[in-house]
Amino acid sequence: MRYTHSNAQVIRYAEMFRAMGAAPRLRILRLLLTAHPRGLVAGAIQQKLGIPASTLSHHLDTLRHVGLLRVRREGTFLWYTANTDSLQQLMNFLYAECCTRSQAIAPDRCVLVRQALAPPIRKEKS
Amino acid sequence: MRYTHSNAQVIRYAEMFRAMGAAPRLRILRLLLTAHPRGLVAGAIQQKLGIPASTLSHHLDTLRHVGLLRVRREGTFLWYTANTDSLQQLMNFLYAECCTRSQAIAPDRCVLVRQALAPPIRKEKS
DNA sequence: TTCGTATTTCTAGTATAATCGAATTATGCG
DNA sequence: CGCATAATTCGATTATACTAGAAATACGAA
Repeated sequence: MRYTHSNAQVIRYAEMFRAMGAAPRLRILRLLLTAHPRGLVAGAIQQKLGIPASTLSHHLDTLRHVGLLRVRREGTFLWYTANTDSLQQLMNFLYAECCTRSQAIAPDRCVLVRQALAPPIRKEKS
Repeated sequence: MRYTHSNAQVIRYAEMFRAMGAAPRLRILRLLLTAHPRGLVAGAIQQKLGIPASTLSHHLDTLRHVGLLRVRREGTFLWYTANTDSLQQLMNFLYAECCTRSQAIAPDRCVLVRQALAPPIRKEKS
């Protein structure tokens, strides 16, 4: 577990956050996660989200450029998939910054950690 | 545990990602997390990060506007603190999108979940 | 090679964001 | 009040991002 991050790493994660920081791109990422690991061709994403082809292409490029997406060609089709390794790193970065490097958030306040603990924590209200 | 998110929620998380998606602001957030829960006054942040006062003020405003920061006044000083509730929600959103709504990433691939499980997973290489 | 489909790149207009010095506001103290 | 300190807001400049129609490229099939 890493407790601190280099300047270059911080810049890299900032770039990933920026790429996810626009609703159309976050929707693209969400869509590709539900279609994981097969992914989707650009045309299918365009149709599902109603984004003009050229606009979509730029968003896909932005996400791919920061490593959040991968692409492979099959004939005339380009299959886009979420890069789960990068997403995992991003989650771990957030967790490290919030819960280990600082103790701003107690690990057991995170759903992800709570979920891994058995038995599940009971709710106070309905 | 929520398995899906409303349109408004996706927009809100996109805004949070965008706010974190610039290196100066991500550095501010990291700094405030290490100073949590006391936080820091604007001048201390300025000094530590070497950002001109007016520029810093805009970055703080951006982060505060999306709910990632809180501010309280004490005399002439403004104390800024990270809003850990929002960060927690953001982490849970990411986890939900990657690991539960889709099964793109297996929960046990997340450090945060691995860390909660005992005994810790052994490494393959040094 | 010619055609059709998939997708990107080109081009350009518009909008939003980043930056920072100077002026302003907010607060407390004597 | 008059002054000093803290921080913001103003004003202006520059840079970056978003959008999307039109043109170009990539590929496969006939």
